[in-house]
This record gives sequence, structure tokens and C-alpha cells, in this order.
Amino acid sequence: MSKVEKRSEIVHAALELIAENGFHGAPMAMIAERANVGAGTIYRYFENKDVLINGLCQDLEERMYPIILKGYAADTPLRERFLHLGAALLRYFIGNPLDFRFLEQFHNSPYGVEHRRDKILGKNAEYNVFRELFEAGVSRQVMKDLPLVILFALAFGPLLAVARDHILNFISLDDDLIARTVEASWDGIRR
Amino acid sequence: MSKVEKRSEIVHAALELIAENGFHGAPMAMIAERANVGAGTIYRYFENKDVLINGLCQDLEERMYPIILKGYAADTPLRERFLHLGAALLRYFIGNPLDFRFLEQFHNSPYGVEHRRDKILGKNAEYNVFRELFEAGVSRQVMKDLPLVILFALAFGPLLAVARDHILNFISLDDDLIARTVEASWDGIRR
DNA sequence: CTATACGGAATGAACGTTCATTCCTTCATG
DNA sequence: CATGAAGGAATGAACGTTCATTCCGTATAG
Repeated sequence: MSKVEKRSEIVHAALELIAENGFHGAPMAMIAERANVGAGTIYRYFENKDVLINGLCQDLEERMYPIILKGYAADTPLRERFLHLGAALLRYFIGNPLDFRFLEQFHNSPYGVEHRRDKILGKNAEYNVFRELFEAGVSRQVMKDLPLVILFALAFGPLLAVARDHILNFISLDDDLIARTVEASWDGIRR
Repeated sequence: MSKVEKRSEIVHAALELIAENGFHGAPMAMIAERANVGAGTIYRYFENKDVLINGLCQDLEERMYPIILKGYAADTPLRERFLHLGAALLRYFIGNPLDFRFLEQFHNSPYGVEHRRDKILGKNAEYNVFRELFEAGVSRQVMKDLPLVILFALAFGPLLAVARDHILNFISLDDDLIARTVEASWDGIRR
């Protein structure tokens, strides 16, 4: 197994275990076992567990963004753009339940809160499709005149809740239901 | 300290610690210390930590419901009823951030998933204002014709997300913003 | 009224377990 | 051989839980 493969085996095992059992249920020894690696080996790739977990999140975002943005056209009407992003996000989560569950675990832990604080309050102003879309929506008076944070909550709150319900088998989403859910969440933000 | 007081000291300390630091950050020894109680004493009131935590949730719901339902009139229009419940819920969470944070921790743990599975799939059919409101909304064609679970997600997803953002200081909600947020989430579910 | 005996409540040191991390040995490769 | 990667047993800290002991309010006897 090459060095890169080994790293990715560790990352994959960690993500899987955390997604399935939460942070409690993913001790380093178990991660090592599932990755077919010695317990000490992990520490050759990651300084400690915190670093491993934050690395997991970063890896995940880098895998996710290109997939969600595939076919996204920045010159179509705002509504269409939102429907694209919403449906793509929802489909991604449904198709990759482990990724979704990991992100949920992550965002409900001290790690995730810190991460989000940086994103929202940070002076990074990093390029962000979502932020751009919503700022355009407000300034063109297509969306409600509410703070960006609230618009995000109105748009993504339902989508994440629905993804969770699907993954926990409280409901079964098909393409039609996905489309109607995203349209409904658009009704929440549009003027 | 009377027996009842002692129990409630333990419950309060546990809720506070779990809300502030998550389940990780609330070892029994620390709960005991904050409750001014011996470590072993907790086990005179609760069989083990699981029982304590589930008890916390139950206590909390019993405290919450009467407050949220105060002034709720089952004979007013559906929109008005929803706005009442939504605003009451949001105000409760904002006014009791520890309760909110505890519920979030709880629902994102195995405890909470089990709890929710029982509520949604259980044959209990326990009386539930929320379910009743939404079923009426669908059958009177005031709300979108979507599965109940999705309507719940559309309605409460944004409210919970907004409460979280307020409590984490990503935004500051006042009465006006609360009202406009709840109205927006009504737009998401109404036909 | 005081002294003593009793029993349930409270205590916190101690236990066994589990975890993240370290460290020394073994192995593979040049 | 020499070098660095990999392995997994060892380590110590932290956890939930237990239990022998202490504490204290009340009942009883003198």
C-alpha cells in the first residue's frame, strides 16, 4: 500500500466510524483496525486526533464542492440557480449518507462551531457561491430583505432536516419529492 | 437541602454542563461537583448516566410545552396558529439557551435518534399539537401537499437553525426579526 | 430533658475499563 | 548494512460506577 493510499485508508475509516457511531464510537484503535494499519501508524500521518478530524472535514468539502457545482450556470435566473444548488446538495447527501452524517457530527461538536464561526465572522471573504447567490437575491429584491444568516437558515435548514430524515429512514425521498422540497424552501426565501 | 431540591440540583447541573460542553464535557464527577453533591449521590436518584440523560429530556419537555402553548387558541386560522407556535418556540429557545443547546446535543446523539424514531414511527399516536396543526393544514389545502415529515422540516428546520445562530452569536434576533423569520417559514409550507 | 440506638442518605476513595498517545522493536528497501 | 516506515504493546489519564464508611435526623429509654 502506497503512502497516499494509506493516508486515504485512514481518512476513510475514520469518516466511516464517526459517521456511523459518532465521535464516541471511533477510538483511534478502531480506526487503525478498520484501515488495516497499526495504531501508531496514524500518528505518522496526523499529529493527533484533532488534526485528523479537521483534516477529514477539509477533505470532504473539497470532494463535495465540484460535484455540487457541476452544471451550475452563474448567468441563469436566481431561482433556477437556487433550485440547482439545493437539489444538488440534497442529492449529494442522500447519495453519500456517510458524508452527511459525518458533517452533522462535526458541526454539532466544538470543532464544527469553531469552523463555522470562522466562515461567518471571519474576514476571509473567501469566494463562496452561496453567499454570492444570496447577496444578489437580496440586492435585486428577488429574495426577502433579511440578514444573510437568516436566509441561509431558511434555505438550508429544511434541506438538512429532510436529508437527515431520509438517511434515518423516517421518509424516502425520490426525485419528485426532492424537487418539491427545494421549491418549498425557495418559497421561504423569495419575496 | 431537601430530597426534591437535591434531585433538581443534579438535573440542573447536568443540563448546564451538557449544554455548555456536550456529553464529552460532562463527566459524572463534574456534574456532582457543580450540584454540590457527592459523586455517589447521583446514583441514589438515577440508576446510571443514561437514565439521568433521558430524564433530563423528559423534564425539559414538560417544562417547555406549557410555556409554548400558553395563549394558543385551537380555533383561530391555521396561519395564526402556526405563527403563534413558531414564535413561541423561537422565543423559548432564545430565552433558554441552555435548554436549546441541551436539546441539540441530545437529538444529535444515539439517545435522541431513538427518541425521535419512537415519536415519528411509534404507534403511540400521542396527542400532539404540532401534528394536529399540520394534518389540518394539509387536509384543508392551506398547506402544501407534502408528507408530514417534510412539512415539519420546512417549518422547524429554519427556526432551529436561526435559534442556533442567535445563541452562538452569529446574529442577534429581536421581536421584529423573530416575527419575520416565522412568517418566512410559513411561506415555505403554505400553498 | 438528656442520652443512646437506629437506619436511611450521603460520601468520595477505589476499581476496572477505555481512550489517546508514546515508544521501542521489527520489517522493508536502497 | 543503514535508514526510515510500520506495528502494536505499554502507558497514564480520565471515565462511569461501586461500596465500605460516615453523617444526621428521629425514635426510644431512662
